[in-house]
Amino acid sequence: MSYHFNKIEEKWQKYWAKNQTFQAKNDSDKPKYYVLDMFPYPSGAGLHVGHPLGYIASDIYARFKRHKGFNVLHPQGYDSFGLPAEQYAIQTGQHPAVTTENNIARYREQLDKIGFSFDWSREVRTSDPDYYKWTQWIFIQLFESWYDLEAEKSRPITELEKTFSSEGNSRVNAACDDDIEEFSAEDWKTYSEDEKERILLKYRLTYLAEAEVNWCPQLGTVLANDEIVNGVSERGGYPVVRKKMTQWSMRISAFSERLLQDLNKIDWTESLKESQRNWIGKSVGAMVHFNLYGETLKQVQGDGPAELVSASQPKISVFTTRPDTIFGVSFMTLAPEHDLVEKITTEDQKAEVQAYIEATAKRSERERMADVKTISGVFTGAYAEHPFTKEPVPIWIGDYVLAGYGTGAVMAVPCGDQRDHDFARHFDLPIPNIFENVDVSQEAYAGKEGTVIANSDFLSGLKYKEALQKVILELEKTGHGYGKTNYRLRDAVFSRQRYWGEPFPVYYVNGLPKMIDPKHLPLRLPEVEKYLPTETGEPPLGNASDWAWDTKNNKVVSNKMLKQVQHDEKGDVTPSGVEAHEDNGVYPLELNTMPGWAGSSWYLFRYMDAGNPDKFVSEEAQKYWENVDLYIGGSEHATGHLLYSRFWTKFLHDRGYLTVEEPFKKLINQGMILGTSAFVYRLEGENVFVSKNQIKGNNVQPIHADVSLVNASDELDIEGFKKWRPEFADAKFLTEDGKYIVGREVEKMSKSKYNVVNPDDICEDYGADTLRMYEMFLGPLEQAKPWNTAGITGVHNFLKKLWKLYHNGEEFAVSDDKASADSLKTFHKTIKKVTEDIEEFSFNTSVSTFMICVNELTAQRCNSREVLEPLAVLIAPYAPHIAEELWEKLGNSESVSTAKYPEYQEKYLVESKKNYPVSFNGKMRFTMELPLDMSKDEIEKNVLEDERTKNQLDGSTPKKVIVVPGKIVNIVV
RNA sequence: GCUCGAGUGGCGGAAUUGGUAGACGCGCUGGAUUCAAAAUCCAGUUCUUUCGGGAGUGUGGGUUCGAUUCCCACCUCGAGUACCA
Repeated sequence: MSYHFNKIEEKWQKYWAKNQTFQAKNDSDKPKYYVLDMFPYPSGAGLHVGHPLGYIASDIYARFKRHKGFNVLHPQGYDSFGLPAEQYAIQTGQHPAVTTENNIARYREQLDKIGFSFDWSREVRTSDPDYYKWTQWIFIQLFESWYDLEAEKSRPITELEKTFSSEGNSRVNAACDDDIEEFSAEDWKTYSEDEKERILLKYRLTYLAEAEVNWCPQLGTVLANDEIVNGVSERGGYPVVRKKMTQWSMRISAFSERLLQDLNKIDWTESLKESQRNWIGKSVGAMVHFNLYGETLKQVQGDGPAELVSASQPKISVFTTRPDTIFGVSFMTLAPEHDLVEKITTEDQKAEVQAYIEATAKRSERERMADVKTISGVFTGAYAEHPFTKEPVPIWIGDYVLAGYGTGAVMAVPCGDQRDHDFARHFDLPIPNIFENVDVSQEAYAGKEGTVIANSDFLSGLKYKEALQKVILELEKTGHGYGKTNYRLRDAVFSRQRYWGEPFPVYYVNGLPKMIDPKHLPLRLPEVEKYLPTETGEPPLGNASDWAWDTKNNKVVSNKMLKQVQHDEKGDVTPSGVEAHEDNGVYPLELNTMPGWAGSSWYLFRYMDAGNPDKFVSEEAQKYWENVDLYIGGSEHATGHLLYSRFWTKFLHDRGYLTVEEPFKKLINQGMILGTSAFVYRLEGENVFVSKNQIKGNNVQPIHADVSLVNASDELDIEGFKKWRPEFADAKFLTEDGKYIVGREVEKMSKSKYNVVNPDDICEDYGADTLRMYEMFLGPLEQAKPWNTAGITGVHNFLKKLWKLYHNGEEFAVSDDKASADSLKTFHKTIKKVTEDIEEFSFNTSVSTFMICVNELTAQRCNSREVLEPLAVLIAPYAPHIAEELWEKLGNSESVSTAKYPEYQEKYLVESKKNYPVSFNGKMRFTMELPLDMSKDEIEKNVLEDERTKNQLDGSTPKKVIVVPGKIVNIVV
C-alpha cells in the first residue's frame, strides 16, 4: 500500500476539526505553556511558502510540548486593520470589511492545508467590533491615567486631581508635557473646569498635542516617512511639507527606564534587545542653562510679553552628555525650528536667518538626515552668556541640530565633538582646546578616559569622571543647570488620517476631548461613501454623515444634529471651532483612527479569554496563562510592535488588570525565506531573447520570468512564456543546444518578481508533511535562506521510506516481536537527539536525525511495534498527518499521544552509550564504550582502570586527566 | 559612520563548555532493476597525489598535546540604525 498523502492529510485535517483536538482548556492539572505566532495581516496576495515558516516551527514546538504533558495554548488570528484594504477600497469602492473577510477566508483555507494545531475557537480579528471595543477601552484607561515618576508606575488621574486640590502640583513628579506651570491648591480651586481639563491633559498617558507630520496637500493626506521619496510623494510625485497637526499621542517616554531595565528579565536575542536599547537611547548628562547676553537680552525683554519677562530670565537650555567640557564652548547652535530663533535674531541677520529657515522647512526630516555631509548654518547675531566665564557666546542656527531631540539646542564644543568641530572649521569659528596633550587642530577628541582637562578654571587638572561630578554640582549650586538623563524614545503619535482603523471613543465639547462611557462601546466605524480624505482636508471619517455623539441617548447620530463645522484658515478642522447647537447634547466625534499597532499591542491577552463580553480578559484566565512563553515572528517588529506591546502590558499591569509586566518571555525571530527569481534577457531595442550563456558582450535588459515556467535545470518553457506575456508572443529566442537557459538571482519573494512559490501547490504535489519538514530542513530557523523546490524530493523520499517501514509491499506489517538491540539503540539515539534539537530550536538538524533513523531501521529490517509505535509519536510534531495514520493502523483509537509511553514524556527511554576516544598527550590510542550520562569522575575511573590504559602508562602516574563528557578523554603523561 | 551577525565541498547546510571536519539532503558519477522510461535500490562524490601520503573551514598571526570553535589584526558579505549633542 503506497503513501497517498493527499487522502491521508485531508482525512486527518477533517478529524482534528471535528474533534476539536487542539482546543485548550483554561484550567488543567498540567503545567501551562503558551506558544504564539505574530498574527498575520491578511493581504490579498495570499500566503507564499515564506509565511508559514514561523508557524510550522511554533506548531512543532506546541505539539511537542503537548506530548511532554503540557496544557498548551496555541491560538491564531488576524491583524485585520490596515492600509492595503483601504487603498483597495479607494481604487474600487469595495468596502475594506468585505475585502478583509475574503482575504481571511483565503488565508484560513491555506493555513488549514498545512495541518496546524491552532485552537481556532479562540480566533481574534482586530477589526471585529467585539475586539476593538476593548482596544477602545484600553485607550480610555490610558486617558484616565498619569505616570508617577516617584513610584514608577501609572496611576488613576483621579488621584492626581486630589493631589492638585490639596497641595497643587509643586511636589508632583510626573511624566508630563514640558510647559507645565506651577500652581497651588488655591490656584487649582479658582480654575474653571475647562482650565482644569487642559492642565490634566498635559499629564494623561494619552494626550492631544501638536505634532509635525508630512502633509501632502495634493493628496490631501499625511504620509509616513517611507512614503516620501526625494521630498515628494512616492505616489504621484507631489510636494510634501512639514506641518503641525493636533494629534493623539501616547506617553510611552514615561516608561523608558522600565522598558530598558526589564530587557534583562526576558529571553530575547541579544541583537533584538540591543536594537530596543538603541531605540530607547538612554544618555546620561546634564541640562545647562545659558542666559542671554547684553543686547540680545535687552531685545528679548523689550519685545516679549510682560509676563514672560517677569516670569523668568529668558535663557537657552541645552542637554549635553559632556558637561565637563563646558569651558570648551565657543558657540551655540539652535535648531532652525527653535522657538527662540525669531526673538533673538538681530535686524541685520533677519533676512539671512529667514531664508535659511525656509530652506530647511522645505526639506523633509529624512532628507535632512540623509544629507549629513553638507554643513550649513547661519549666525543669528545674538549672544548668550557662558554660565561660568560670563563671556559672550555667539548663537548660530544649523540643521545638524534636531528640534526633536533634547531641547533642540546644543552648546558647541568644537574640540570635543566632531560635528561642532566641522561646523567651527566651516564657518571659521574658534576651537579652544581644553585637553592636556591632545591635538585638536585637525579633528575633535571624543575620548573620555586617560585625558586631563585644562584651561577650565575649577575643572583644570581633573580627569573625566571627577570633572563630570564637580561641574554638575557647580551647575546645581549656581542654578545654571542640573544632572539629567535623556532618552531618545519619543512619545508615539497615535492618530492616523485613515478610515480602516479603530475609531477613537472620543467626542469634543468646547474643543476638549471627552471619553465615551465604556459601557456604550464599541463605537463602530461609520459607513462612508469615499475612503479618501474630504476636500477640506479632514480624515476620511469626515465623509461620514452619521458621526456625532448624542450624550443624552449615548449613541451615534447624524452630523445634522450638530450646528456647524468650522475650519481654520489652513483648512484644518479645529475642535474648538465646533459649536454645539443650543447644547442639545450632540457633539462631534474624533475623525482620526488608531494606528495599526493599537490592536496588536494587547492581542496576546485576548486569546486567553477570547469572546468574553465583560472584560478584555478575565482575571482567572490571565492568571492561569500569565503571558506568552514562546513568541515567534519576524524581526521587522523589533522597535514597533514589540516595544508598544511591552508598554501597554506594563501600563495594564500598573493599573491592576494584569499580573505580568512583560508580554513575551522568550522570542525567536524566524528568518525570511527568499525567492529564486528567473531572468530572461532581451536584446536592447529588439524583440529577441538571448539565452544566459549567449549574452557575451551584448547589451541586454533582464526581465523577470515566472518561476513556474522554468524547470530544475534552469530551462525556460518558451511556449509557456509566450502565452504568459502575450506582448512577447512573436519574440525570437536565441537558444543554446536548443534550450533557453534563464539567469537566477535570490530576492525577496514577491508577486512583482514572479518568484512566488505557493504552499498550496507544494501540498498538492508532495503533501503538507513534506512541506513542513522541508521548510524546517532548509536551514537554521533564524537565518534567511532561499527557497529551492528541487531539494524537496529528499524530504519527500524520507516520508515514503518511513511509510514503507510500516509496510511489507501493499500490506501493513508491524510485528509484536521484540525489537533487535541495534534497532532499540538507533531509536533511543534518535529520541535523545530530536528532543535536544527541539528544545534548542534546531529543527533542521532534527529532520536529518529522523532521516538517519529511518535509513538505519530500514537496513536493520526493523518491523517491531516496540520501536515503530513510539516512533510515530516522536515524529508527529513534524509530520502529524502520516503519524496519525500510522498510529491508527497500529490499532489506536485516540489521536497520537504519549499516553501509552509515560517514560517518553520525561526524557528518553533508556540510557545511550557512546564511544569515547581515549588519547595520550593528544594522540588517540583506543576507544571505549561508556554510557552517555556517566559523570566525569566515573568516566575517569573507568578509563584509568582499563587494561589498555595501564599498558600505555606502564606504571607511571598521569599528570592530568582531561574528561569532556560525551566527547573525549585525554591523558597527559 | 556606528551596532549586531556571518564567511566550511558544485549547492543548502552539520559539527562550537576546543576532541575523527564535511553529518543529512540536493546535484553529479557508476551499477542493479526495466523492452524502455519513471520510480526504487546499491556504491562513490573536499582538493591533490608517484596511492605511501599531503593540504584543507575568508586572510595573516597567537594560545594549546589538539582550533571550524578561543584571542589579536585584516578582508568580504548580510541585517539594523543613523547628524542623539
